[in-house]
Amino acid sequence: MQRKSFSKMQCPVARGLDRIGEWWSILIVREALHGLTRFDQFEQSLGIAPNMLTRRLAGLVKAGILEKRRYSDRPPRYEYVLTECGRDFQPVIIAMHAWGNRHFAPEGQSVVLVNARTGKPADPVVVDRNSRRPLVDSEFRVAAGPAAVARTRRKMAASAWGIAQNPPLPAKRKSRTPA
Amino acid sequence: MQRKSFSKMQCPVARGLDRIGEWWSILIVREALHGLTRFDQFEQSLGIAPNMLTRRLAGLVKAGILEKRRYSDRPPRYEYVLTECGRDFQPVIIAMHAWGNRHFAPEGQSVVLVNARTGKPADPVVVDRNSRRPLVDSEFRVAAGPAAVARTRRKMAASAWGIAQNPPLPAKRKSRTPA
DNA sequence: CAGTATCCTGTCCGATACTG
DNA sequence: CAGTATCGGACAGGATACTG
Repeated sequence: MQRKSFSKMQCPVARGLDRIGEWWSILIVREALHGLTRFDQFEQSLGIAPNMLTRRLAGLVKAGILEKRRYSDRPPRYEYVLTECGRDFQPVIIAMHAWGNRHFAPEGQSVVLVNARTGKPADPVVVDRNSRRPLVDSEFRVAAGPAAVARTRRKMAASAWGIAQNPPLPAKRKSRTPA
Repeated sequence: MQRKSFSKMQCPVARGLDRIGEWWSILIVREALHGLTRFDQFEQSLGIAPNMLTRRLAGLVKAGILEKRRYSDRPPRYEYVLTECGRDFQPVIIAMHAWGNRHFAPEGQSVVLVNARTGKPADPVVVDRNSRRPLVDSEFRVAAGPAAVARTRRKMAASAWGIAQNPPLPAKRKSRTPA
């Protein structure tokens, strides 16, 4: 029972972590977003051990983030391409990239995002699609979504949902013995 | 030598993962962004074992993401508050949140971001701060930053830097000749 | 209440060797 | 070339007991 399945949680962040929580998985997806598709491409660019790569790749396929596709028959060959779900992970990568660049680049930013045409560096921010206003905590908060309100009766750790209580934060009874 | 230190890599994503790569760490930061500061708040809202919490908390402090602050002397009491670096992690959380909501919410979105005043749900996107244009791969690409160009002579796996080769995308060769 | 100390299990990950 | 098989170490994570 090593890892409590985060998927049990209602929090979408936890659910996501259940799919790509491992270090390599994220880096593999990053490479895939760069266009890599084949085993040895990942192996070489990441310097990952082949068995680990096999495992992570299989995990990502099972999680629905990558799709394994046979692209050659005579010698059976497969390629790994991102699903829509995998491609949708890009904003997370970009956000992580920006964060890393800002705080963990002692010698300066070694890698930056640039506009493909102008070549001008980009500065990634997360905004609301409609208002285009930055999503900062002062202006936005998390709330129960449609699916949650439909079953508010259920007793759960609200914070684990990603739901911030507006008031202080109630003491959450949580029996340590589920069953 | 269990985990190859990702910090060795020049890739900012890898460096970031070196700091908050563990599952719990991310969830702890998420809770901290919600305003939690004390040990038992984290413990209860996450349902995490106390020793794990101690370890992750210590790790986050060492990574410079949380700061441990004594807020009471008579009974020595500490609180854990986000550093600037930790607060800057919020966009990543938001992006992950959106991703999880989009793809792993079978029964509908249980948690959504809303505008604090209007209550209207927000739809997070990553854009360039200046142009406000969405950062999609068709329009943007990664490139060597200032720190990288200064030592281009060094031989490294380019992709591990997060540097995409300018041409179409190196892996995109659709050559039907596997080997 | 706010943690620390111990012990244990699972598994992430690396290294290496092997196969069609 | 594109992986699979096997081995072993380190540590995340869980359960429990204990302390000021």
